[in-house]
Amino acid sequence: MVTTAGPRRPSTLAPVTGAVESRQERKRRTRQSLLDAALRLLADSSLAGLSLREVTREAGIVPTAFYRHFASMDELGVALAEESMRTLRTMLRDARQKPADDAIKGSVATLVAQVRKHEPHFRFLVRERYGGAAEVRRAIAAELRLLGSELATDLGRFPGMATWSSDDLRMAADLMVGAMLSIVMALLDVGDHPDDLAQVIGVAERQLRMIALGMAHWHPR
Amino acid sequence: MVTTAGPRRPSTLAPVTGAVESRQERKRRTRQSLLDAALRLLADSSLAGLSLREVTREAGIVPTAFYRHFASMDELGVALAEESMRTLRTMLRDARQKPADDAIKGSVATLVAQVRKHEPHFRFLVRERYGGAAEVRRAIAAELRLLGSELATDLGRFPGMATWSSDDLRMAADLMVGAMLSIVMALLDVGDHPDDLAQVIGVAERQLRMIALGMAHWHPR
DNA sequence: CTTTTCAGTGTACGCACGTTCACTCAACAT
DNA sequence: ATGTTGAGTGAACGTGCGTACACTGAAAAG
Repeated sequence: MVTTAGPRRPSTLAPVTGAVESRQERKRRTRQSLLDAALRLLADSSLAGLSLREVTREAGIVPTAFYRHFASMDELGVALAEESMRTLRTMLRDARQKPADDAIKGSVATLVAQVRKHEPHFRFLVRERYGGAAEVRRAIAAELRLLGSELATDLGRFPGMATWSSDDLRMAADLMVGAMLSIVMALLDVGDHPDDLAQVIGVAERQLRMIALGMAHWHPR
Repeated sequence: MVTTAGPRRPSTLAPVTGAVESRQERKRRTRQSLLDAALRLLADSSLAGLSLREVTREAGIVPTAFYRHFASMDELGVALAEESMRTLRTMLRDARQKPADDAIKGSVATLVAQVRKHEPHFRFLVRERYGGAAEVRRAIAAELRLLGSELATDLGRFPGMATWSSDDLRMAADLMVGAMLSIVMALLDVGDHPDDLAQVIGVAERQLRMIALGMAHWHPR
């Protein structure tokens, strides 16, 4: 018994400060607690295997209140996809601004750090990218395409690649995004043993280096 | 009303020939019809969103008979994973024995043909590789690792790569497998418009070519 | 000070699910 | 011939689900 039959104040956990909350602020917080609850539960199963009731139970509200925030679980899935992609994009933006001593080693290191830090988000993205409902997949695919565009633009600024066609830039960017996602998957699968992690990192670095080598010798058309 | 209250002969569709069937042959056929039914239904949803009753309904048997073949849906999922990987491995084996005029163009062409031919199998693999239950994921991952090993061995036979470390061979093979799977995903997502398909094929060929270029200039350690 | 709004509550429903159990009856072993 | 085996049947169960509905009471609007 955690909540002692908490009477009329809505049962969502009280705000950190004891101060009163505006109505929309409270709503936003409850919505977020639904997203957080879902993300927590998604460590164990996929969105398809998650019930509305489970999520509301975990979030600490009654099932019917769910509809005040989302029309369906799929809609919650789309919201989660957007939240997760925001995480991913922020990460890439930060990585881009960093000085690049060894760009590849650095990129992999940031990737590893971010995956560890936002593991549930990445797990969700990887799980639902192809396994999820149509709308969720579409939301993720759209964001991923956007991400490819950004990277392509970036690549075009590199000295040797200024003359590349936008088509080729796009192709190379997609190849790198794909490789990055493969690495993310491997990172999520890796066990607790630190040797495994080092192994995955080493392979990732060499794979990216191989792609970079291919790019360096590419004859753009 | 399709079956007119079919009396005592078990309701699974009669064998093509009217000949009598041995008991184990009939069991094998029913088991296969369960797998086929599941694969058919999996076009619309993931394994997690599929119920035991749905599958038996589609297969034309009663729910409880399911247990004569699998202990759970997850077990059926593992069987499906094995079946699908058999398809994939057969494909790669065939591709390997073909003469290679333009190896990359040829590989992509076979890939496209096979994906079209066995679309449900590939869709299942891609969907469940990360979205599925732990056991299913493990089954797929194990088969994929095996596939990487085979490819690594193959690569080692290429003239320029004889001196590569087995580690590097493995790394390169995994990179190619990953790229191949990305291409499969793209092929499954592609719409009916033939231009889209041509676009995907073009990108795939150039991506593989870029990786090959990287391999050609690799300095093995 | 009233009235309105609306996030969250509680009950109640019908439904599909997984699983149990006792059964039938053709194929197989003896 | 006779007995055993086991794939498929059919009825029944408990459970958790999504959703409808009428509600409450604090915040917002008047």
